[in-house]
Amino acid sequence: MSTAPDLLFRTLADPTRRAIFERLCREGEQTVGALTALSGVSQPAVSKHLGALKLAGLVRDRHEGRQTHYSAQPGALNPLIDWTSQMAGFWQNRLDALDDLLKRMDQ
Amino acid sequence: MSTAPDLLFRTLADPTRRAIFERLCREGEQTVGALTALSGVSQPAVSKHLGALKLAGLVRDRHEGRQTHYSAQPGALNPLIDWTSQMAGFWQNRLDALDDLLKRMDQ
DNA sequence: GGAATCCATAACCAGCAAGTTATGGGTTAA
DNA sequence: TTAACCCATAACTTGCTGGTTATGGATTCC
Repeated sequence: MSTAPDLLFRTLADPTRRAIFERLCREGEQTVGALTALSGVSQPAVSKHLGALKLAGLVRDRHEGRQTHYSAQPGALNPLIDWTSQMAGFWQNRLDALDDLLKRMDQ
Repeated sequence: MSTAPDLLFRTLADPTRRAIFERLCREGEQTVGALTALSGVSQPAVSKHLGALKLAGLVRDRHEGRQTHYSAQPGALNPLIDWTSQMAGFWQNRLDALDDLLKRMDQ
């Protein structure tokens, strides 16, 4: 089945990487330099994280001169939403089944 | 800030661990033995995963004689839902702001 | 009581992933 | 053209984590 959530979970599991993504969501497009400034890690580390985010489809990059602008791609979160609601759905189904059972026993 | 999503993402990032959780969501309560049977890894590995899931609040355990039954605790997914909709919200806000800007420019 | 079963923990191993420094390519500025 | 800047990649180190086997405690069955 869908291996999509796997990449998303793995990519978002790292705190510094998720922080970068959150920042892009909050504040919109940012250059690598700007992201590095507040990330607490070195510039190559940030570049690697951005590469991972891009691989997961979570960000887009746009080259402009010698700087690269990154922006969040929130549609990529959809598989996460799907997965979560699916889990919640299974839960609900079993609740419903239990409910049915109880009703039948009640008769 | 909420460190809740962090533990959730980290815990759900591992495929076998997430598979165990999915199975508990789908099929309800299961013993360690039953989970081990289809997990593809050893019983101690499953126990460790269940420990991690429990630590994250994703499962509950119930002891009955010599076996332990585990069940999903889907409410624990709420921080994940919150985080996701927050990200989507930021995105939407920036879209709205852009929309406003365009409208003002249009006048 | 003794054997078998279920599970958790301990101890250990190997691989990966996130960090670092070093470097280089491309771009702007002097 | 040279210098400075921005970013990406390479090479390397290290710590964590997911896996294993070994073991033991608790429980059930004979």
